[in-house]
Amino acid sequence: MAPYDHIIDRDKAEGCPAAQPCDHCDLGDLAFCSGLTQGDIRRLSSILGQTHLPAHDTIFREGDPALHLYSVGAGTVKLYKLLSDGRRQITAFMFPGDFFGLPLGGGYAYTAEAVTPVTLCRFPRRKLEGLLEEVPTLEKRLLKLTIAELASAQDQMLLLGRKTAREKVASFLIMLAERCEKRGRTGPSLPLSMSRSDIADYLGLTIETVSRVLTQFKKENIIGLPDLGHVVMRQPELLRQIAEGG
Amino acid sequence: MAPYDHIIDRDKAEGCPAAQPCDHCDLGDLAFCSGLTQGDIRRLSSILGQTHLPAHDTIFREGDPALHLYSVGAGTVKLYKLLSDGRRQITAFMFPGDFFGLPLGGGYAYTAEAVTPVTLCRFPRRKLEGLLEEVPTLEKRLLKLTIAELASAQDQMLLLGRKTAREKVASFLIMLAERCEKRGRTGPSLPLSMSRSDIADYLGLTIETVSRVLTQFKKENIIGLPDLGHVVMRQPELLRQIAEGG
DNA sequence: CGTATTATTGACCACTCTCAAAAAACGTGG
DNA sequence: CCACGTTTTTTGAGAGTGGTCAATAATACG
Repeated sequence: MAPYDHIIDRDKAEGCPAAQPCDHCDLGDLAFCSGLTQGDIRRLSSILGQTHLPAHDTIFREGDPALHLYSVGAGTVKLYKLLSDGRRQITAFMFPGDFFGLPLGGGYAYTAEAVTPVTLCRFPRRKLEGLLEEVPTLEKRLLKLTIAELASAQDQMLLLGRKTAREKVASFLIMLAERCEKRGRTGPSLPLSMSRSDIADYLGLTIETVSRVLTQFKKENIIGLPDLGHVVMRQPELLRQIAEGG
Repeated sequence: MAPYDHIIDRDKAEGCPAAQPCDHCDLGDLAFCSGLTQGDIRRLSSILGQTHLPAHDTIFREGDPALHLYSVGAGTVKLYKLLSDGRRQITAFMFPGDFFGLPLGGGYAYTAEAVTPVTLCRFPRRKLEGLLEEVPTLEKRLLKLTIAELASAQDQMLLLGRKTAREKVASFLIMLAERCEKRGRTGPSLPLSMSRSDIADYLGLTIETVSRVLTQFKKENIIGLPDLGHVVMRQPELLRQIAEGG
């Protein structure tokens, strides 16, 4: 209910050392502030606050006045929309380096919730908007990230509207693997930080169907499921083929 | 195959008169160039070309190098993605004032096709990017429109993943009515410019299901279908209720 | 270690899809 | 303007994918 308890305010932060683009996270090119000059990063640092939240905490709700923008430092966040009767659609999982919280007409268009314990960079919206005026590179980066977000939303529409349950689950696993790779974590074993219920609400399926498809993949030796928190990619190429409707 | 035959190059246009924001279209606040100063509009005009295309012409294809951005002056455009076996998902219909063609890494992320005969403003990407440097208002508007586009993509994900056929069709009709209203066309009769097949591919349904739901709505006196190109909203409130899952 | 939560598995069902045919709308040329 | 063929839409019957409901198993947690 009070998700801002853990905020460490960095309003008086002293900026970043030379090696890392920003000392708040070690994400390299993935970071929100990637590509900025030292000076610009310093200015960005001067307005941000860092937050730590436990799993399942709500960061903001759909319709709340959009006072902050966020970027993920560590952990996983889910964004979702609800129908009045409780049906839920998760529109995106956010991983380290992703940003979220762009408002539509002053309010958030979706609810954001921590899937795992998370570290967030929190930018006051007004201050960030002021900074955008002065740092055009930052606005460019924001636009670029928003375009990328839009493109992946379009991919997800194709998935939701036209793929079978099998194809949906395969696509999800491929997406997870790619996101993991991008963060430098290679190897066949992937952490599966979200529940079956979250996967189902992301893919437009029920938890039963997700479970059935996963065990089917396991029986076909396409994946391994050592425990609830991990997937082992045994035949990633086959999985990719299934995902594309082969 | 050669969709650029109709281009009227405006590279030597002389700018806009005072009354209209831009003399290429009469869209008022809806227009892409809305909110710009006369001088900025003149600069924008100097790089744009105007295109007229007949219905069913392809504007660009997924994967094509993104050389231009477009904004709709008149008519309807559909954006879609395909699976290898031909399954199609229409991610958006674009109406007057909407812009499209933002590239992801140099190429278009989707195919764009004229639904009706259309008038388009065409902005060379390189020149527009140059202009963005000089006109920060333009970049702001681009970001704002992209955020709005992302928000409606998220609505569509909720629709595709969690709504029933009845709710989907109702939502679609409500969306059409709202888009029509925004353009100043009020009244219960709406033009239905797209085919059943397009509606189906937009809603993640088959044409048969779309047809069945529409006739069902007609039997329940929620809508009227005077001809294939029009819908009459008889009980818009009931329709809205159905759309939200009531 | 016991309880609550989450995931799996099974049986059954329904919504939507598929396939097929009829009807309507459209386009074309005489 | 009408007859013709083509395309699109509607309607129908049947089937299948994924959903619902329920029970069991596994996991997490105090």
